[in-house]
Amino acid sequence: MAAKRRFQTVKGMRDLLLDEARRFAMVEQIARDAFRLYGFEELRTPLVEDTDLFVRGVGEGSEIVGKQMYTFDDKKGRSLTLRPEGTAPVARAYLQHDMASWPQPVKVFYMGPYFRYERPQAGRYRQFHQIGAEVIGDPGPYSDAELLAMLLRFLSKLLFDDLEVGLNSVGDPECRQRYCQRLREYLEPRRGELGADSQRRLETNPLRILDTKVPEERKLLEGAPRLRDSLGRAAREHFAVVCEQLERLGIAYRVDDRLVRGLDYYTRTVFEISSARLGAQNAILGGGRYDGLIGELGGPAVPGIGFAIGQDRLVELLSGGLTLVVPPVCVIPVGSHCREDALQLAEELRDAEVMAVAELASPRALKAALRKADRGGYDWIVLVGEDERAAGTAVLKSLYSGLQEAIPREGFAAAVKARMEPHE
RNA sequence: GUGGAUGUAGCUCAACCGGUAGAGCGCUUGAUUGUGGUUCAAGUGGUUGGGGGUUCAAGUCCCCUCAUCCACCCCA
Repeated sequence: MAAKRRFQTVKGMRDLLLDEARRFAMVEQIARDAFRLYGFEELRTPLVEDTDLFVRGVGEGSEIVGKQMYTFDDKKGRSLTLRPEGTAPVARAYLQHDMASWPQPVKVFYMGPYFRYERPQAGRYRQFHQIGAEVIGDPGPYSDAELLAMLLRFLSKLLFDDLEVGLNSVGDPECRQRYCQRLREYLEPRRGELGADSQRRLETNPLRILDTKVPEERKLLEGAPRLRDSLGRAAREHFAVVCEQLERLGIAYRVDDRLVRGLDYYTRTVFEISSARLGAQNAILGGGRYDGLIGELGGPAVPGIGFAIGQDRLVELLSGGLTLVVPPVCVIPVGSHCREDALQLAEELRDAEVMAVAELASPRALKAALRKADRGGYDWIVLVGEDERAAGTAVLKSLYSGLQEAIPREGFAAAVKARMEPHE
């Protein structure tokens, strides 16, 4: 009955083709290089974790845990979850491998797919990709600044220089509690002016009201108490040092009082970079400090800070049309019985590090093969037919000049390489 | 989870007021012997996303469903 239906990617997930796949790989390469420059090591964690890790790590009240997790039971009835974010698994690995016994702080980066069950839209997928890094074991503000410096160095390698860092401090849990109290007192009398979502958040998570998009609510918040006025002395000093160091490093940033993050574990420093070129889902990266997370997961009170870059969105900023990259050389047999010569020659070229494609499929007229090579965008073709085989040669032809030359099979690849040089 | 838009060939899109589905691009082949680009010709292409209904007749109207896109929400 459903026999006619063709298979396709499941909702919110996609294939990465051609240019897009190359851009993903390029971004990963640049990230690895940039992060290693700072002494970060790669950490690869499983795609699946114990559901409870996220419930406790990310927070029961968060949207992610509440509605967006891909959770299932395995055959033994264990509740497992496709990882929706990267920090909790890293924290788990830190504890599991007793990294507290390593030289501190532990600095790691990671990249890969993450999963959230949400309604897809521009820049939002159910399988998306993040590149992240974490510094675990240093409470100090200097690490905060260094992490931002690394982030901006990475982004500048991708030729983004017009991006601005939004920075804020959400303080320690006590500061936040104090502030939420004040915010409630301010908003409660004006409750009617808030939308349904914000009214609900008044109970669950008043901080989240700060980053509302509703114009009337934003207006209302202009007269609200400021988060920074509720910060305790330690948090305030920490934030001041972060700002000062960023200035010394020449990093432009904007303190954004309304910047709060969605995950429950953040403390003190939080930051975000977004792009106006991206539509509604415009955050390309977010991060912050999480001094309570490791403790929450049953470990010692070890502080941490990290970020996650939305790789899909980053690549979107780099995107143009899709193109096929074609090697410079196409080896064409003249007549199907010369296919073994073509195969042989192509391998010799590759031995010499010359990218080459051999036309090994069922035989076609030479004319058609040439047309195909030309349309395909090859710079050079190599021809082998009966005559060449008999003479112990192969023909190298430039599709630019149209000139061609019979080259002895002996030392063929080196000779081809030498003739290609002037074109590069 | 809520709302809006859109589904026709591999891709981009046509098809009037309901009347038996088209173009361009692509791909394949050919235009005399083993030589490309331009050109010309031919070929390949579709259960009009799927299902139901109205009608003599549905790509077109109605209902359901699925998918995609966009926004809310949330975040990367």
